[in-house]
Amino acid sequence: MRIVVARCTVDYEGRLAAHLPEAVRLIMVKADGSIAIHADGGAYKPLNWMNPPNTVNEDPECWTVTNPRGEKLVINIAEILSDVSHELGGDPGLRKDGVEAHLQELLAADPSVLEEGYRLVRREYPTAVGPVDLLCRDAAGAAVAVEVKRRGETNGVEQLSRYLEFLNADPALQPVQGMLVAEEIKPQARVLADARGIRCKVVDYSALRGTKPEDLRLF
Amino acid sequence: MRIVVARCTVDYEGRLAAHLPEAVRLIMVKADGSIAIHADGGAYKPLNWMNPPNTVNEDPECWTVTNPRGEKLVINIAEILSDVSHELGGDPGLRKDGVEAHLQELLAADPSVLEEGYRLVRREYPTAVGPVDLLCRDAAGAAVAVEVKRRGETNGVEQLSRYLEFLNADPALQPVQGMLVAEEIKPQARVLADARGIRCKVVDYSALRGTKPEDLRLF
DNA sequence: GACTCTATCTCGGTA
DNA sequence: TACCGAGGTAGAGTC
Repeated sequence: MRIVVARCTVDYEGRLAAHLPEAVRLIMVKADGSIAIHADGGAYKPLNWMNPPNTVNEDPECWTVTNPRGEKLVINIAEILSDVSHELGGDPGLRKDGVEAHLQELLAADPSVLEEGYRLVRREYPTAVGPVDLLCRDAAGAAVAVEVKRRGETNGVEQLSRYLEFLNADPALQPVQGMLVAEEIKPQARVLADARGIRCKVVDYSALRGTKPEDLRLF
Repeated sequence: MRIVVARCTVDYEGRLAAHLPEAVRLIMVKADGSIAIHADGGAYKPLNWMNPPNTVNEDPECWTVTNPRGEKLVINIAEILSDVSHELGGDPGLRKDGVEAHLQELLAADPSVLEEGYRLVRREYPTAVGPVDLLCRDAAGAAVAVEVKRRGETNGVEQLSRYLEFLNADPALQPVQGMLVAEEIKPQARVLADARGIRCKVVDYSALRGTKPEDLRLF
């Protein structure tokens, strides 16, 4: 990884066009060829960047970075204040716990948590507008489409509505009920779900996880 | 801006839980208090980060970063390889051209690009569920609600559907047609739009811009 | 402050 | 490879 601090202007042409007037900034060049230009603020997002793979043509006063997608970044360097490199080596990577996928896993393993008698038909049940998280049958044998979210928002209701629209066109399934499952459901999502006849179910990830065997835990 | 290169492990507890095994990484501390931990690859996104405002408790071997939202980042430092600071100063900021707003501007200036005979009624036409990008009348005088996107996805179709639902409740307008306009329209969005009776129209920003007067260009 | 929507989103999974 | 959905989305604008 190479870290350059320089007074520079930057121009990007690609998915849009963008320009940075002259100022002192940090230029980060990673081993995989990605380039990011940072100001001293604005959280982790750089002002400008190029994703790999890149080709860099480095003149003393002008770096021209291009990639196969036809994007181009031009850095005009007025003054270099620092230029150092470090060998970082590979990274073992990040391990996450508590995302939607884990919640979906737990619910697929035991859908009766959602309601007594629920049985799983399939995870990621396909429709023309995308896969439903869980397709279940209730105790009476009726189909239920389940959308799993970490946080239930109107988005999730819309998504589930789309699926139901298409699932209910299938004579083998209809009528299909909808159920939005999340650790937390926003009031607006609840109102919309009610209006659409979709049920809401709040679950607790850590509680579910506590009742499950060790092999579903990451750490 | 402070740049530390160190062999470290990192643990985050907050909106989820995440863990990084020991490796050499770059830690970027910005003037606004944001912290980002980078590996030597993976585009511009850091492995782990904390957005401001943060409180940092810096022991030699363990940094504890907390914020008011109850998130916590713990960096255990095994070895510091480099630790430097640079004064960057403020940044004049980025100027962009080619985002959705510009596309909307061009189409508002000449809606006949969408279809022969289209006239603009209003930009950002208000409804109870938010403003429609463009409200037009076609050659026959019928109302058309236009949603403008850079990339047309199912989201955009949902958004337009909501507007149409409310617009069609207005006797002065109904019946209102829907049109999704974008530089690129995804297959799923097309399927959904068809199912809802919404038309799709692909436009080219740079071509439109080329036919427009100078004053709509930023640089 | 909460809500809404855009984004050069990034990233991972999958067909 | 392209498409699709999740994200600790971040960030900007509006109310």
